[in-house]
Amino acid sequence: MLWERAREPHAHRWSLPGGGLGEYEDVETSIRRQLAEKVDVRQLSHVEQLAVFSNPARVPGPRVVATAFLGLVPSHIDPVVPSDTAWHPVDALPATAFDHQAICRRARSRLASKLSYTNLGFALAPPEFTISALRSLYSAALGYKVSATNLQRVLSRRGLLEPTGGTVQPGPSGGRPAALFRFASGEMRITDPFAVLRPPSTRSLGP
Amino acid sequence: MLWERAREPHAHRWSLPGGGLGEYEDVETSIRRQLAEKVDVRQLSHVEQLAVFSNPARVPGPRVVATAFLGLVPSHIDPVVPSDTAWHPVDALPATAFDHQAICRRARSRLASKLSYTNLGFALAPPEFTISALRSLYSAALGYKVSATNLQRVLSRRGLLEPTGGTVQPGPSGGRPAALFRFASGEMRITDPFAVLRPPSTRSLGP
DNA sequence: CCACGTTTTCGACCGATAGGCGAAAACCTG
DNA sequence: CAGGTTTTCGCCTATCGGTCGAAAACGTGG
Repeated sequence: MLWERAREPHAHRWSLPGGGLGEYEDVETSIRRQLAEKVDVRQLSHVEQLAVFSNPARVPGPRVVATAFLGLVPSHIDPVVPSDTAWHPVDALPATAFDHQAICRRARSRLASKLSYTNLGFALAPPEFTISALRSLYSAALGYKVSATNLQRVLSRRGLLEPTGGTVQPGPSGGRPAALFRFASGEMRITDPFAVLRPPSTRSLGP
Repeated sequence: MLWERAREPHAHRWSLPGGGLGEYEDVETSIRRQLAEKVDVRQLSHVEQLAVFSNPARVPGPRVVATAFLGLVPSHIDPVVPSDTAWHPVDALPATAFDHQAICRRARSRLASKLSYTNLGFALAPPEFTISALRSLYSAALGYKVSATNLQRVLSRRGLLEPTGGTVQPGPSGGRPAALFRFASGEMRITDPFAVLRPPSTRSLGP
């Protein structure tokens, strides 16, 4: 989500939302406050620090140090945005101001990584979804096609996916009705990455 | 590596090295400069941003926003440090100033994660090492015992480990001489995390 | 100099996981 | 009802990591 700068420097270029840090807030509170001017913050499903961008020349004039964030909104949310603000596909960004394109690249890379080895998917998905819809989300975020079979199996084995019982009617071209799933309640927080070298034989205990 | 504060606030408590950001440097240049006062920066094998700590109350008095870094030094390096500075085991830190204990916890957690799913091990290891020594390094950094057999196999399969041909003589208690290894040249940079949902069948191409 | 303990190394087996494929299920349209 | 479409599911295979135990290669003490 970018907004078009009206004034110099970099007038008419697209810019990430943000602003100065208030005296009595931390950076996460600040970015949520800044974002509230553009979109309802209650719609944010995930916010995490990305990195500090501090090149002295990243903006003209006096030094500005930026703490960049990755913020996610579920796919079923289509927030109303001000007239100077619009959504853009991350693979086809317009001319951006300052180093905001680099920031977007970092965010995209972070998102792709975390989608692979955490359960962050719940932050992108609507409350209920079909496997096909989830596959589209993952493919778009990762930048390559993922197999629906595999996606369902991997997420199911991790205990993240549970069927709602409902189905959706097929489109006009036919096809089998798709089953609806949701992310398992209690799994709506970020898990640690799946360790490769695990502690010895602390096998998960049965019920 | 901590240094003992001489002055209030938090006099006599142990503190992470650091300092103010200069006008014409970015944060990484700054932390390397600050660190140079404590230890030869050429000994640093890895430096990466950790997170921004910005709680308005994290230090008394005027607001201080800190960009925390994770910095690694190979295990065979034992840098000479100033008299007010000393190394401490991360599992048994002394009383620390401000939020520096939380920063250390974050750094430890980040190190453990990255050791598992990247090739960051090269930043901790000396140029040549035995599997046992590497196992000790990984165990200490991760906080739990890892299997020497597994460690060697995992790293070998990733193509990170190559034998030097040399061996070390066994200690006074005997035992088979241990073979020496090094990290494969060209693998001394951080790889991306190993994706769980990979792009479809881009099988690694043969020679 | 030989039996024994110690440390390292290596092979074998097993379970879990992920990728790939194709058949079957369940729907639409004409 | 035939043919096309989309989803779902089961099977097979490759790889990876955990575990175990045997073998290798050393030192020491009797």
